[in-house]
Amino acid sequence: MPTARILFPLPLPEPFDYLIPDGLKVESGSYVRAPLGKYERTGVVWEIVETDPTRELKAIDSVFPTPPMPASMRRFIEFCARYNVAGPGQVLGMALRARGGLSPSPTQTVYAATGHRTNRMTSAREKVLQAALDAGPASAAELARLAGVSASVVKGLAEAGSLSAKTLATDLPFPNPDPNRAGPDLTAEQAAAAADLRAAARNGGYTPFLLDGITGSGKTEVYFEAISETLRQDPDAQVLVLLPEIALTQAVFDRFEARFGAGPAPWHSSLSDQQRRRTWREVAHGRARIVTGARSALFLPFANLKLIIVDEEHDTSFKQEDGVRYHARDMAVMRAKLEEAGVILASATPALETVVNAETGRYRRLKLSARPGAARLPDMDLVDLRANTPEKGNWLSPVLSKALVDTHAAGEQSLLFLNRRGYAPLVICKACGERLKSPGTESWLTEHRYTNRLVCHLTGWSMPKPDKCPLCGAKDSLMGVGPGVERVAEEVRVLLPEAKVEVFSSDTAMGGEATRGIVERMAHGEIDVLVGTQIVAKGHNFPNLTLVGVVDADSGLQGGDLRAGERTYQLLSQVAGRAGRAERPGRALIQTYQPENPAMQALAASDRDGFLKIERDVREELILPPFGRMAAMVLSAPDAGMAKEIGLVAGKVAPNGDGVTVYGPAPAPISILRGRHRLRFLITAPRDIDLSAYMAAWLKDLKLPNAARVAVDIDPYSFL
DNA sequence: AGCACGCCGACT
DNA sequence: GTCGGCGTGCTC
Repeated sequence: MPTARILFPLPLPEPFDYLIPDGLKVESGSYVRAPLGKYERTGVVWEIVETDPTRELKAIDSVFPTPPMPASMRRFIEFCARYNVAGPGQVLGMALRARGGLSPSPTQTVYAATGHRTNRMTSAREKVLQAALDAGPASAAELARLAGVSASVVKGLAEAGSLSAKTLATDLPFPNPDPNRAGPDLTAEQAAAAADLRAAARNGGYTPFLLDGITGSGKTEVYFEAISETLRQDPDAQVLVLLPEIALTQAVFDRFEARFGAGPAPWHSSLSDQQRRRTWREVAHGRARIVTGARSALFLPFANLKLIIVDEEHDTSFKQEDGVRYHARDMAVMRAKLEEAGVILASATPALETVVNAETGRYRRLKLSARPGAARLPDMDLVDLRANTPEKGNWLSPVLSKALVDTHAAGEQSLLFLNRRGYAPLVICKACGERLKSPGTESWLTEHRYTNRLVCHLTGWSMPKPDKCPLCGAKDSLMGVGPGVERVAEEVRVLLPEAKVEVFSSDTAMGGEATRGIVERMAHGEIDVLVGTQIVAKGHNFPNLTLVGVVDADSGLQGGDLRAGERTYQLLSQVAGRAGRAERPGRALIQTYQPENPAMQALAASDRDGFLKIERDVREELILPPFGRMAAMVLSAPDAGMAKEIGLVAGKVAPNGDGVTVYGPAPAPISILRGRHRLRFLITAPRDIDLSAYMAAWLKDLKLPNAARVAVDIDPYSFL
């Protein structure tokens, strides 16, 4: 008897078996409703198998009018679950996160004037008819609001024949992109790369590329060629472009619209429920041809996915750090493989993992080494802060200060980069020495002067700045220590009193609107000096910007993180790349206390490959990723005693694995977070060991009290 | 995830 | 004597 095995988006270990009632068209991949326990739930038919007819099974209730989830997607979900040590149902949950996308679009009744005038006109009816003529077809509620009357007047006019009612879907399809529009003229180098990508799109199948192009070399235009060729090859082909969440701006949308005559279908965390279900439905039906999205867009159920692009592939925001922990770039490559689709990883500063994959031939590498037009890379100079110390209480060295003054005098713009929000990253009491911490954590409070509040950057908790020390009660004794962007801006205002100085951080740029405001004012020369956090590192183009100052290049190197040097290199070279994008030559000054550090040396020499080689050798020597495997297990408990205990228990049940080394338990670097006490194990193994299977086995043997929590992270990025 | 069943403390 | 705490186990 054919039986449907249904996977539910729940933490269940496996799919459950159900009867297929007569007359219901159920196939592998069908989205269905089926009874489970007390409730009816939505699940996906994972496969159809023959089972023993004597078994008592419940029956599927109904099937959604959505094309079945392709087998490639189901295999991808299974892979993702196994690799990242999660339940398949949990991963399926990520694919079903749009409520309403499975059902047809809701409809709305709109009314339009017919031109027929009933002889029973009243003043209320006149106003509604006028509103219908002015506003065009609109809902009854909307017409009533415009006319200042109740909706029953609209209904009455419809019955009298003066208004016609029409039922429309509220979720409209996305406009179709046109792959045959001409792109911009490409340089010889760009054209050669585009030709390779187009050839791969014509041949079809899994072909991974690394598009390795320096800042400003036109990577986007080149991968647009791959998109248009893919869409041309197959009238049903779909393309997914993954971007860091922060890069999903109106500007990006406009760029796609300009190139393809239609904007892409968007997918990111700040969509409304309506937008979300619209994109989900259109993707599942194969009607959305180009999707731009943040990492979670990788779990959309494409009907016919033919190309995935991961732009800024080195960006750490592709690593999901809670719930199911996964790396969207790595998973994207696997998804492309299972879909037999193309995949392009694009970056100016590719991750070491990606570079090694290119060197070993797993990816084809396309290089773009020139900036079109006259633009050239800025000169980079290290400023040794030991020899060039800022005045007491200041953060800008004399060299950088002079450069700021000169640049302003020349009528050009400057950008100062400091990856610290607020005014000061630490607040201490001059009287008792107390360091103010966020309640229930070990993390310091940051002073914000604009809002006059103390803020915890980890939990978001904040309070108005008190006028006396909460510990000893001394009045006016609280003092901000260390630099934040607000304080550096203050220093610039003293240095250049008549210059227009602005701060650009996630605090001053809440939401896309304010961000665009700052970016536009900077582009139009209404700002002389912009002081910003890493938000400034991303893709903005300011033609009159000629000086970039990095206030504290060393801050990213602390913390003993495996990728600290690499991340610092990527971030600083991106920031420095903001200077001199138009005809004017740019200059970058990088303040550091450790100019001899390889990351700094390579940066100054613009020697990215040299830097990567040093990093690579270190990792190879220590058998760290990508030459070895790494995982983390983070345990947490409500109190220190239980944390200690579960650490011991977990250590005891760790399986013996050939070549697997378990370090810990150690207190997690942020050992108390949101009132929970945290411990961490780090696990390393050679490449040929299945570390996922090892972690799954460990987890199975681990019995913890209810209040304790455990999370496994394969290839951890954040060491917090 | 949700829910039921089940076994021990303070209450009308 | 009951109401309710959350530990354990089940859902095809």
